[in-house]
Amino acid sequence: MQMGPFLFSKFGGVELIHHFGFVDKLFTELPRVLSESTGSYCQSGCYNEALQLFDEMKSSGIVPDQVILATILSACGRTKNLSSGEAVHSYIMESNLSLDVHLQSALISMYCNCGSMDTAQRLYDEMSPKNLVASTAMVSGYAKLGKIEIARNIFEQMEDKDLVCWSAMISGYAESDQPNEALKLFNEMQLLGVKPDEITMLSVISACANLGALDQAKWVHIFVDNNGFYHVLSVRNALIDMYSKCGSLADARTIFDETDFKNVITWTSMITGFAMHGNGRSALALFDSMIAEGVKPNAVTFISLLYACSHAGLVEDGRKIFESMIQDYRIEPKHEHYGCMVDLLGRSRLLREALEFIESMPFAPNVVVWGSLLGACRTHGDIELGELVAKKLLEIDPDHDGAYVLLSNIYAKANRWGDVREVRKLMKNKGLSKETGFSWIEVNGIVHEFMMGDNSHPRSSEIYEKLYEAVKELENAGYAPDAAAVLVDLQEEEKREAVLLHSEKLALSLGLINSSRGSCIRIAKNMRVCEDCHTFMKFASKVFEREIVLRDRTRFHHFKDGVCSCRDFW
DNA sequence: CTAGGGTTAG
Repeated sequence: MQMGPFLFSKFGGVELIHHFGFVDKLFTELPRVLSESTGSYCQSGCYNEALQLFDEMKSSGIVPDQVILATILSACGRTKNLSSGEAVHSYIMESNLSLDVHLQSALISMYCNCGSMDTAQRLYDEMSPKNLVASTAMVSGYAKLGKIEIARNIFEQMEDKDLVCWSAMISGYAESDQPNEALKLFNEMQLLGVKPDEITMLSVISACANLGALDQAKWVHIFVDNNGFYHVLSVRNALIDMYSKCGSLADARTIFDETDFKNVITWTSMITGFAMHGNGRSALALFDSMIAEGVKPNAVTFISLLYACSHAGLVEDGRKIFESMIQDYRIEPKHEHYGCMVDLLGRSRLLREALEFIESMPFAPNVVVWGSLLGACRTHGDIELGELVAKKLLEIDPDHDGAYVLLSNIYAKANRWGDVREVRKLMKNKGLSKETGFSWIEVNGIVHEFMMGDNSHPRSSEIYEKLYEAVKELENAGYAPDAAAVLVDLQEEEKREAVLLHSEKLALSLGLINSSRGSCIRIAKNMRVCEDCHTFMKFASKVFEREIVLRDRTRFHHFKDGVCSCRDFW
């Protein structure tokens, strides 16, 4: 019996290990075998089996050592099984085992992964000296709650930082919508001579995807090629997503086509890419190929498909897909799927049907589902239903700022300024504020950010000069500023002015200064693009002979020759 | 052989 359990697990033999306990000859070696079995269960991703084995050990009176316990705790954390984790914790306290650094770290990590940061913090405070593993777990656990500054403080205090803690910090920034910080840290790490691995690269690529800057994306892609990560499937999947989100569907497609062994994430990433760019038919066609290749879709695949239908106005296809998901693929629809369906119906003005759809749900709708319907009420200017939906939404979450903003937009569109003021007053009293909208554009590899009416750019006066000059030219071509897109109560003349100060127009102005006719300008925005800016971009694409690729909160608009790829449906 | 970082959607 020289073949260790690790080898067994490599060949999928975890079941065999299970019966070792009944072989008398091995009885003296049982603890060791069990310990190694637990480890191999964890390595093969069979966390529940590992937990089961731990129970069997306890009932057969075998005292597990620190190695087993640390492994078990890891399994609890990965399965987010807090109650089992707590059981192991009390077991440790009751037995006479000493709490070594491994066990302390494993406990802290388990509590971090289960979301119990308070307990994790208490154990971490008691730990002296702090070790690297525990600190890394804490950095990751804070960062996931959005407390990025606290995570950064712990990170700064760590000595002899290794690859894993750099990766944890980079991933923290990437997931807290601070892609620039993530990329900055990645550069710092390399200057210190720490070599990234594929897991670091996943966070870096994801940061680049969120940033939406194509030059940066190409640089990361070259880095991946030059450092031998290109064959790693998860890295390729992340690259497909990155190129889609940076506006280059063609590059995403190239990587997709060059990937011989595609998994469900590869397919879903590409489907999402088509969906984001409003190419609903291609998304559906790709799904058919995926099924033909025998790859099983998951719940995320269906979210992407429904989203694809929604943004392309494919109502009937969407309905069929929703049914097929339940009937053919036996996937239970969750809130997200219902949200997508409500969005699909709502965008196509089927507001009553969307409401009935919500009422037919087998579980209580959440804020996302109601929020989809409220967004549709805004788009189609349905005040009556909008008021009802906003009320439902605020019953679930009284501090939902989005509900107030959408409701005030609905009133503003109907010129009901008294109601707009009421809603704003309510928001103010509750201490809620509207999220700040901003746009950004990459020029020669540098990302420039703009807020509405922003004067902070060093070339600000030049940018405004160019903007006013551009407005004149566009007006000659038939553009008229749409004051209705301004959702605050101002005089008409002030509104004309206000709508010209929208951040995406400032970004476009800088783009025009730095490009020539026939080139492509790429702009990203953290919110939905307004009607006036959408029209403005259409005119600009024709008059200035630029292709304009604008990424808004959820999708892409490709403006060319005066038309947009969304066919004004967004 | 044990503890820390991870790709698709929302």
